[in-house]
Amino acid sequence: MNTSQIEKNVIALVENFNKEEFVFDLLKAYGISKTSITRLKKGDFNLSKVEGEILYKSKMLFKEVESGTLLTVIDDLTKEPEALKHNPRFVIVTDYKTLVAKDIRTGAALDIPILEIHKHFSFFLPWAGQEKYSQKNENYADRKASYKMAKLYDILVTENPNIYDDGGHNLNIFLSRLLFCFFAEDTDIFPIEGMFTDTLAQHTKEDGSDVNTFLDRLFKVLNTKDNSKEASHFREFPYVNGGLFRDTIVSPQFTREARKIILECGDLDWSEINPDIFGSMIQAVVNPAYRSGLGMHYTSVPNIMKVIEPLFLNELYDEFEKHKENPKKLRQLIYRISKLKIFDPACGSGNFLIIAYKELRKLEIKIWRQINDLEPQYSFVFTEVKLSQFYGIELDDFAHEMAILSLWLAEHQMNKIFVDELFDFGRAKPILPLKEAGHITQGNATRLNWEDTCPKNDGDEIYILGNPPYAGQKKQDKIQKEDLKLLFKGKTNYKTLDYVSCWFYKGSNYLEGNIKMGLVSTNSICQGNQVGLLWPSVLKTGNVEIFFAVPNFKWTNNAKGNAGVTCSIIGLQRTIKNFQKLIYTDRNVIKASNINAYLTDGIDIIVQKRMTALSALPKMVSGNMALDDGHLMLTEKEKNDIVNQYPDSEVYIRETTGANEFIKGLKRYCLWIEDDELEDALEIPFIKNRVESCKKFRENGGEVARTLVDRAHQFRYRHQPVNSQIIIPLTSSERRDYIPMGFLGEKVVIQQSAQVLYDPEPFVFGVITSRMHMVWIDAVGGKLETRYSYSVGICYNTFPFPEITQKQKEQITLHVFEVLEEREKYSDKTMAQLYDPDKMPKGLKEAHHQLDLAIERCYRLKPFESDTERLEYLFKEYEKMINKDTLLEKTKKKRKKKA
DNA sequence: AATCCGACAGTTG
DNA sequence: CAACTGTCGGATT
Repeated sequence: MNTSQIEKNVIALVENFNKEEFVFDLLKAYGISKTSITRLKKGDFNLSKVEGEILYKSKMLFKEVESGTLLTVIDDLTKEPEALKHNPRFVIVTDYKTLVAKDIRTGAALDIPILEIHKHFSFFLPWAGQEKYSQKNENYADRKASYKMAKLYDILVTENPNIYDDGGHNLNIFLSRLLFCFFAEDTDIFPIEGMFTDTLAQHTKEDGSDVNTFLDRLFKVLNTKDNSKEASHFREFPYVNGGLFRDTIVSPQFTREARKIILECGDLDWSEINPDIFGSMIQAVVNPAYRSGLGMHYTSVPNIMKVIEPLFLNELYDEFEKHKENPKKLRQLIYRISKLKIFDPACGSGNFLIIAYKELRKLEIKIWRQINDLEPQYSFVFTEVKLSQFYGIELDDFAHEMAILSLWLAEHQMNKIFVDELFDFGRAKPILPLKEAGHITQGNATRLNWEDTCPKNDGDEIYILGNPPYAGQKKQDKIQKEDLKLLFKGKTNYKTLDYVSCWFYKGSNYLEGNIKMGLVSTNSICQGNQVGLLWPSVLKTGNVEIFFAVPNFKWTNNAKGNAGVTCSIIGLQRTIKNFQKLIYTDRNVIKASNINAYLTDGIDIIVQKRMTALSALPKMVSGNMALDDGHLMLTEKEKNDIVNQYPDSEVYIRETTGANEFIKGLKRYCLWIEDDELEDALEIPFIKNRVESCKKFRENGGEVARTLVDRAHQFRYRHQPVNSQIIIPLTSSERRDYIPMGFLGEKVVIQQSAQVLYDPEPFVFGVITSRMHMVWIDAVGGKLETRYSYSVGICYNTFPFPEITQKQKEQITLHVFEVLEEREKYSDKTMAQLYDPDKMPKGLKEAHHQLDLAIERCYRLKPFESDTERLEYLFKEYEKMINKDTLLEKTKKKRKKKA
């Protein structure tokens, strides 16, 4: 049952409030089945022996009380050991005016008028299997354990200088085994609680010198079926298997301090460890260098659900709802689930696999409970979901060990829940010896054959998911560049692709009818330049389609600085005719007939970057790039000071404007020296210093910078207009209806953070400031996260604009001047203020509107009614013009050949 | 010779 | 510290 349905149910409960039925209606609202509620009413499900109390295993303890006693009663009830044995998630008391409730697991409390319960319905969502994840409080155990382990790790590394000689593999396995032992002794995997830590404490010397031999011995014991000949303190340890203790490793040397820390680790309560995120925490603490590399990041559970739900979970739940009354179909659904394969080709420490595993087991529990309601089970039932259905590839060896381990922990925890929830017929087989493990391969997923890890047999239902690493072209290391080359060899311009593209391309080749993929990515592969480079290879001229998308959401991590990234989730499948595609936004779900590579509902179109303008428009170029580390730049104060001190310097100083200065109305200046002026200019000490600093910076800079050492008094590129110029900011806020652009005098040096039209006809300003152009930029342009990121090649050169008459140009020019005049009326205001969508002056808005209409009349006489309509029209025009253009190119080439 | 990008980066309130 | 919004150098074409 989904959240909105539950909310509706609770609202209905309030509207038809019935005192006698209240608590049963409430449970029903969260999807507890009718039969369970009947049995609860009859009494055989009610575990309480106290009159007037209802105790429903793992769900709740409910009591009706007299007014004024609510808080004291709930205090007593939450401490009632008899009741707590049955793990009620909530304790609820009410006098049917006020309702007080407590969440036993999180400690959260609720105290509300009972008729307002619908406003707080989310409080009881754990009944429907929906946990609220508040990272700060709930990860306490994980964080504590992680920090302790980091301490142990640090000391072991210091005391064992040769520990990395094998690349660290030995150490990784060692740590993984220790974690298993800590967890096993605190849960009932090991027969005696605390036996690992206790035995270690009793049978090793305090100076730590024999801890390693003790552990070597113990690991051997854990890998041996028959331990009857072992020393008595080892004999109680069980046979673990599962490959965890199979290979012989050499435990590192311990010191007194290291022994102390390992014992402290053991004393922590490891039973509360949450395998969802524990792996990545341990990983990050153990190796901080990896925090932002190689696809290993803190990933939060809600974000993982954003992938899992649309990819397969929603569909499985739909099936469940559809066949709720048909036990045979429900058994078939369990069979289907037992055959699924889940494959994360960049699995890190296994977060996605673990969440997917847990979700499938939760669903299985719900199905079994429903089957039992329809046909009571008289024999015991075991889970059908196996760890061997889970596949992963991970480059980092430690992460890959953690993934395997975390899956075992998740299995153990879910077994417990399975037995708890299905207490009258659900059973779990003993976890030891470990039988199944996830198929996690250590290696480079961009180079490995995925079928070697996750073989696909005929008809296999496989879901590929995950969050592969992102790296823009400048962040890629040598190996990653080589990875891209190996995959995209023969394709053009692949070097500018983000590293994450490898997974999309490789995954698209792996897809079959029953194989689907949902990956998280940086949103930039669906914007601007990269769209044209990647998506034709992935979509394979219509054989593959995007069947769901979650565009543009922030994925923050807990690393220092809290640097985030804007992501999109993209679901791919082999094209299925008339498939209902879904776009998930913050607010709603859009039913789309098609999702294009820009992740919008619309026709499949990919706009390729162009070097020349498609329409009859003048050449636009980048602004002047300094590449000076700021040494050729001056603030207003610096400029005034130097001009006061050296009046001669004024001729070498120009006003300079980038996007920031233009939009926010800031003043900035730069040194602008012609070669033949250099000698005189260097007479001024201030200028000499600046030029020398710039030279030094360029000498130490990259390849490009070093070519500019000999002309350190100048910008890397220098362009100047004769009479006037239009500035078009490169990056600007997406909140604005129009990117602020404007005319500047011929002396102003426009920075590289803006583009320029030098000496333009004024009507061009009208074209690029129009609504039509803004719609185009928004749809096909690059972005910085979600900001507009204007570019000549993608936004301007591709823009379809019809050929117009001189008269039309004059018309447009009049409207251009009106816009400029309106701006003049508010000359005290900055562009940022004028173009703030909430504060834009009415006159300016109207002038823009009239300009928009004039531009739109160039396309057609009938006015456009919406941006969607504008865009559709533009796409059609674009296709027409591109076809014409390519035809023209072809004939040109032919003629050349003939000649 | 000219970009187009950023598991971002700097400012504000 | 969350919300807001645009720099600057360079690998690539």
